[in-house]
Amino acid sequence: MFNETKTHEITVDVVILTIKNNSLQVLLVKRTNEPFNGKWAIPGGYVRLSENLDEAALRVLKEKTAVDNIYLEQLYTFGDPLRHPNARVITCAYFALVRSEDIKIVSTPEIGWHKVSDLPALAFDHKEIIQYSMKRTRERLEICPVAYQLLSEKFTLTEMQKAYELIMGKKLDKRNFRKKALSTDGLIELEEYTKSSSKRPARLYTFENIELNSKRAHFIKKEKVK
Amino acid sequence: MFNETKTHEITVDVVILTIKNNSLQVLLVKRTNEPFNGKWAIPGGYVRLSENLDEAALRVLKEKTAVDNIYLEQLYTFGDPLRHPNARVITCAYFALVRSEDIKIVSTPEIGWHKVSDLPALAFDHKEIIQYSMKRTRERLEICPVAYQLLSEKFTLTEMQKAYELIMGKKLDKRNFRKKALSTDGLIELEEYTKSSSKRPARLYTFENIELNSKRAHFIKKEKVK
DNA sequence: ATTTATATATAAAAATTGCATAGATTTTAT
DNA sequence: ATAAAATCTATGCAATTTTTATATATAAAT
Repeated sequence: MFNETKTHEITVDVVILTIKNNSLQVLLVKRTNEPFNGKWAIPGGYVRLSENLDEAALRVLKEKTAVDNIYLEQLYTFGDPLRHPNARVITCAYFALVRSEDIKIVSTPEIGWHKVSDLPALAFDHKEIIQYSMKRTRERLEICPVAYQLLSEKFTLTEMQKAYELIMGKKLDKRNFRKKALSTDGLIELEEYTKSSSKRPARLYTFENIELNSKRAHFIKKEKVK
Repeated sequence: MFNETKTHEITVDVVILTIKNNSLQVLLVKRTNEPFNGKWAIPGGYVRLSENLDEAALRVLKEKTAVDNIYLEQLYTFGDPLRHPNARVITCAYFALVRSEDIKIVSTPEIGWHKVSDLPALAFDHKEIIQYSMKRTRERLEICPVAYQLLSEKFTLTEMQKAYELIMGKKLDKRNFRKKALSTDGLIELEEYTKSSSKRPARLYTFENIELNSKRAHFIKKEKVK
């Protein structure tokens, strides 16, 4: 099937997740050449010889968005020989959690946010990659509060709960959620309140600044400090 | 630094872990050519164009050992440009948990088991890969009893506890361990006892046969069944 | 006054932790 | 040959912590 004189190509693809309009969304790019011309795909690109995989993923992320200090983690490497119809392309997939407010995308029709729950036809195995990124995000959420990566710098507990509910795909009890959230290491209660349009103002919270560019591969389960 | 006409090469490397002589051990191969000639390395090889990454890892595993129905999971992809001194080699690392009794290795001096706690000088970034495989094994152990992959088909609870203690790197309370172990889904109590040399015979247990060759990437946290 | 979102407490159930003694068999001593 | 000692197996309970379930008052906008 394969001529062994062909060589592997290696790419990175980045699942960029955010919360927008009360739903989980993923950034997709419309392909403008074959294969899968016209189909949507997650942003990706070839790994350069001079960069490591994290750097390649960050570069791809920055080509599409203007973000900094982002949660970016290697997800999985997909290497099925038939995943690309014309070539042997192995892709190292990453996923990023970003604040939609932080993001400036070049707003051509060829790039845009799509609800994870309502994806268009996707190129390659990108649907599988997105689904796996959701699973990994849920796993991460069970051991540490990465959801704040999706929220504004200052957020209400209700917003945080919404983020959890969107990721976990189920409703959570408000009182229990608040109790647990308030005991989270790193959560800072501000003396500020929403003064927005709505009803009773809600207290704002923030997260202490954690250096995100440390080794994500060696992701540490936070020990509870008593 | 890099001439962009060079191309990437892609390999798989497999951390093969077992319990032997009351310690966690990893299978290493002594390199017989440059670079790192004479240093120890985890088994690996180039990914063929016709195989996917899981298949490549399994092939490498089977070249070194004669095993079947093994726990094998993709670990992480390492792609630092300088990880190989002469070439640009990206490696997709896997880890396997095997029963030492199941393994027949070609017993030349160039291949053998080494205590994870006392590794020789290793080639490339293989020390980091082994350390990360240990971390992943601990994480897996927290959500499901993969340790039985390291035990004989029939084992005592004391042996199982030893395996947990070796992986977690700490002593566990015997009574609490037994209570938890006995509530583990899939554990089967046998009507057999050790008749070995030692003192009071211990009851033997086994694990129900789980199909291990299903999608390990999409590793499922076992829900407790009540 | 009504509406709407924020905010809060408690009791029950479940899970985890810490801890001590008796039983079965082999080994050793007399 | 018998008894005593040693060694490993096996087991229960109370205290603590965590999780779960549930209902009402408060603050601001309309």
